[in-house]
Amino acid sequence: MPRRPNPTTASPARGTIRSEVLAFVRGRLAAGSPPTVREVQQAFGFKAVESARQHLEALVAEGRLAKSPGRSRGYRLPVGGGPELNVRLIPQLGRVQAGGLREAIEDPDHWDRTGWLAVEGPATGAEMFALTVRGESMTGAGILPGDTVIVRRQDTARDGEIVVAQVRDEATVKRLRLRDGQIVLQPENPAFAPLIFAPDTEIRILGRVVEVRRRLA
Amino acid sequence: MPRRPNPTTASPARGTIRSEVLAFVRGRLAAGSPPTVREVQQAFGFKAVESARQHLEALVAEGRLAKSPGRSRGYRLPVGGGPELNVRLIPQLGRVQAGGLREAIEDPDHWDRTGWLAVEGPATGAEMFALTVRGESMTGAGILPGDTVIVRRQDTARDGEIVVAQVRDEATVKRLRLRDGQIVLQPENPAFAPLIFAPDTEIRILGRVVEVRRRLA
DNA sequence: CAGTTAAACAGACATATGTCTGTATGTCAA
DNA sequence: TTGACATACAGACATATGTCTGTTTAACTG
Repeated sequence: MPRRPNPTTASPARGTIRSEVLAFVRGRLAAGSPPTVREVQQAFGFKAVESARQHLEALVAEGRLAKSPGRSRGYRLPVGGGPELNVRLIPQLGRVQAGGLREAIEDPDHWDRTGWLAVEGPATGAEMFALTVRGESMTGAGILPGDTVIVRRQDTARDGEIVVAQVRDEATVKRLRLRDGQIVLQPENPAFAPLIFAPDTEIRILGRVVEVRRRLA
Repeated sequence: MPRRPNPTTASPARGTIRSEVLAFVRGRLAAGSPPTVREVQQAFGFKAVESARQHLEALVAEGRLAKSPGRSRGYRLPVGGGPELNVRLIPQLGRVQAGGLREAIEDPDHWDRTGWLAVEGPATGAEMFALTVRGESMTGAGILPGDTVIVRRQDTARDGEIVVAQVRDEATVKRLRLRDGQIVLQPENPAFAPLIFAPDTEIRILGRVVEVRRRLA
């Protein structure tokens, strides 16, 4: 049968079965279901489990795959030196009316009806949610209408950070400025005026913007 | 010890441990490594495997989870009614030198050294990759230096779309304009001048920008 | 030719993991 | 109280899955 024995001159085996195995594993990982060794075996028609495992182990040895030994479906993408890939799903509250935003944020029971967004971030248990931006008040900071902002839930923020704040019954995204005991919500667009508040008035910080996303498709 | 017996009036169990289990599974799925029953057990401190399994099976019965019986790490997101989620991992080529970008894009074997980014998108097999933006030439379109653009690999694009193009040995992000048989790469910043090319010259389109991301943390 | 090597194979084994059975505990309703 | 129910626990079992050992085949080298 078609054995594929020693090419000997074998360079790092590009464009060969081995790379196809890598591509297969990549596809399965992207689809969210890491393959078992036997699934690789079947996909390539190997008659022995070990044949698939040899390719997988070789890919690990070459650094083109990573794995957790012993664990089932343990093959992963190699982490590029950086921190581990840590993806979380957060609720997308973008279409909640402003008045209900606070309840939506604080009541996880509302989340099931929303969309979900995959974000990468620290493993910390920080609550996060996503909102859709309305208006052009932050275009100067590269935040356009329709953009999605990913917000880390917190009650306070530091000067200069971009925050989501609740002003009376409305939620708004602005840059926070703390001056002379005053709270200023500063737009990043000369056509808009800053909103100035005294502490403990009808303003409340709902979270800090940690990421901005815009889909162009 | 703290048992959590029958609330009886139990509505679909929102805001309870069960929802937290669902959130945990969601996170693991988004991270690309579906959990085992025993991993759920450990995560919640259950002393019996069966406790975790009961929650998981209940979630399946409620339609909030799906699963492949018997298969290891077989719990999935429900395909139909529930919140659909289609997360893929794409290579982050942001730090590839411009000259090597084309090779990096076209040779999957170069991807190993990069990081990976989770993006949501159609299940179509469209190749995608991510780049880090340099320079301020697109600030008018809300694309700032340091932003990450997610690119769909394609050789052509339509007038008005934002593309990644290779000009001589450099990769650049610009808005594409097709005028009078000419190819124009138009910056979105008055301080920069458009680049105008004749067709089939030293310009080549590498892909179309479908998403922009910016981390503020 | 003999020796080396990479790939594939066959079979067994060890562990990981899903699943089942039975029991105990606390809350609610009759 | 009693029964029903949901939850948690303990232990066992069956299967899925990773891993190991040894053998075979084909290509290359000397």
